[in-house]
Amino acid sequence: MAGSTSTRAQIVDAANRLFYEHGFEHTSFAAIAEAVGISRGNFYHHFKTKDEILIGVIEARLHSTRAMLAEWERDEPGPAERVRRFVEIVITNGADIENYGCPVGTLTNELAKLDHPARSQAVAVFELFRTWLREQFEALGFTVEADDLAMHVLAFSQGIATLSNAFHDGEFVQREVDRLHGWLDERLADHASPRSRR
Amino acid sequence: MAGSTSTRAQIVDAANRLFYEHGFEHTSFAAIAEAVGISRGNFYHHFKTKDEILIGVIEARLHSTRAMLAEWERDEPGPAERVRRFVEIVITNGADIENYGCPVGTLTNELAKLDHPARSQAVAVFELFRTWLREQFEALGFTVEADDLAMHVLAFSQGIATLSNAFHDGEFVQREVDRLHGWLDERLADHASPRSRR
DNA sequence: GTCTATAATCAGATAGAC
DNA sequence: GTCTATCTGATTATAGAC
Repeated sequence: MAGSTSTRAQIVDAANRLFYEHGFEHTSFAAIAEAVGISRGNFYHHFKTKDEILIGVIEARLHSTRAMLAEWERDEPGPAERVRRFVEIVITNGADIENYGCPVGTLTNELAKLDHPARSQAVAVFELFRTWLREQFEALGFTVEADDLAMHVLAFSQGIATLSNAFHDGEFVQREVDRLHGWLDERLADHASPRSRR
Repeated sequence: MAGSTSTRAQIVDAANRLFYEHGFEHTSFAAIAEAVGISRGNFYHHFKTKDEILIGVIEARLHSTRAMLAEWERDEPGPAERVRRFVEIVITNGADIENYGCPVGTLTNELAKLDHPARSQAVAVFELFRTWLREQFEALGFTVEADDLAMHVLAFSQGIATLSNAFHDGEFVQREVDRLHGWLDERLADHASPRSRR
């Protein structure tokens, strides 16, 4: 059982990486099998179809995302610091994002174009971030605006990721991250003594 | 010759649409041939390889983008209005973007993941927008900041497109577009009487 | 649980008739 | 310039031995 789980986990792990780097459709069973070091035949003992691997990969991403958000909550003292931690992802994962874009955004779009049934599950990873960010803004005292602010931070990050992938420009990423931090400063200041909404 | 050119144009047109809606790799010759109403064999009289069609599609996009930007320059009196016209694309093409994302961003990312030689040509479409936006900001009196502002507008739009595709939320798109217009207002006001940089 | 061998399908690409 | 017929290779998926 332990060996079986391990092989399954290795397959999901390799598929996760390959789906990210080369796309879901372009990644063949042979490539995953080679990465894990097993035969193609053995493969089907663990997953009957390619779609099943995709489901497994998305579930693994949901799991690791939840773990990461929980870690941020432990590490960072307050909600503002947690949002800033999120904003920094595009720098923390800068090299991967330059090469392959955001794993969430790019998979979601690929599945949308394939009209794939797992699309909604890929969107669920986005929803994890969205809800978590909304909760941070709520903890900062925002009520009706919290989801709007969460979506803005999410959208901003996606835009940075897409252009980082297109232009491979680390300075651009840093500038935009600084800009987003500045925007956050203003929202927090506005909320402390509100004058106008943006 | 007229018939030949027409068939070639029809192939590029159909491929352009299908590459956008279903992705480059997922689109088969059979699908393009069916869309145009010709046989697969005839296909190869016009394009020897699938990559050649991709080049043709990207060239068509470069051409139509240049035409669109030129049209905006004719239609809109000043550079500020032109930038706003760009910002509005995510609403003008709202339905397509909800379903398939931004054609430029999604193709660029797909080609990056495929490590495809035509990637740089896909990025050239981005560069067209970037340069054009930069020129508008330069016309508005910005000098060293012009490219930074252009990239910000571009990134913002990409972020909106990605989340529009993920969440299918038209109200979110409108809110973010309003926010970007607001940001532009501030930049223009700041530039007229500068106090701080953002 | 893992392997080799192989079936079934579909893709891109070619040859040659009209 | 367009067609039908076909080739070649890759991919998903299965069968069955160890």
